[in-house]
Amino acid sequence: MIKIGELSKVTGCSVQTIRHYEKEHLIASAERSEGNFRLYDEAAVEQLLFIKHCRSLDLSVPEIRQLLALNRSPGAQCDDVNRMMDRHIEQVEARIQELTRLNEQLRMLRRSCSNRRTVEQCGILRNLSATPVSSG
Amino acid sequence: MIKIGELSKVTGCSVQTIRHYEKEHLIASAERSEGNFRLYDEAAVEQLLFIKHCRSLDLSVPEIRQLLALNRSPGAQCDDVNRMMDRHIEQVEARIQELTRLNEQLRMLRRSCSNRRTVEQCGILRNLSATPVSSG
DNA sequence: TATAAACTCTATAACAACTATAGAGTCAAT
DNA sequence: ATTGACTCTATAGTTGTTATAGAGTTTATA
Ligand SMILES: [Zn+2]
Ligand SMILES: [Zn+2]
Ligand SMILES: [Zn+2]
Ligand SMILES: [Zn+2]
Repeated sequence: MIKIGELSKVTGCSVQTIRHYEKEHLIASAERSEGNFRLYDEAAVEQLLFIKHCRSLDLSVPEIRQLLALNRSPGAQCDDVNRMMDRHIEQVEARIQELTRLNEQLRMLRRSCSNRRTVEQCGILRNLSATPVSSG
Repeated sequence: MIKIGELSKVTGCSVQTIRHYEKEHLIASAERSEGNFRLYDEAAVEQLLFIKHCRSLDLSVPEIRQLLALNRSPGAQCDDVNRMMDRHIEQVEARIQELTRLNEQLRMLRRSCSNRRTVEQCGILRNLSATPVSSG
């Protein structure tokens, strides 16, 4: 049994994050020592790593909660997992497209000012004052 | 002089957002009518549209505050504007790269489950349980 | 003139996923 | 006995909004 500081080191999650996950019921309430310190076993390490892996893929806490619930019903069909992943992938791709458009506009804007101009003649500020291109 | 609801319609910013910008000192405190309603003129419309344009480019509130301050000192050099824009563009591009890597991993993960499997044999859940690929 | 609808006001909480802080308690070593 | 490292709870801050409650104002209608 390890304490929260060690769990933090082993998993790379901060101590506060671990306590936060407990409060959010992503991980079960830990056993306590006589002095009221949280105690964790190997299974807790595994579960926290699972959560960390999910978070590194930008899966949200509710999504992870759903995955954990499915993990607990091994006989169920995979359809729910797959639907969630598809939706999540869609959202990531939409965000990439959005940022890509944004990036083009920013570069265009940036080109409108050469260094050593004064603010008064600045193309960036002038363009920002003009009506934005519709982005819908 | 128009009231906040009309300013909201004209600019496309919500009423709460306008009040929020005032609290954050992005726009000046509006004049008030006898009944304590905020009153705006054409200049306020212009400034709010400027802010909206900036936000549509994901510029942060502090960044916009800096741009507005520069706008008020027309004799200054543009270097600060340019540095900020360069930094901002860098961050947007970094985020695009990050999401692109993420997307590849998500698609790989998604391929590891064909429909109609049970959760027990699910490649997605199994792979999420395994140690994540290092992404540094 | 009474009243209702539509608008506005302030203050406060929620969102997401943490991060940071304060103040107190626990434990191991000197 | 006391230091230092660790842990505990509770609370607030982050970012840019959005949503709500409860009260006041203005405009239109009966
Ligand atoms: Zn998602
Ligand atoms: Zn310039
Ligand atoms: Zn920025
Ligand atoms: Zn599956």
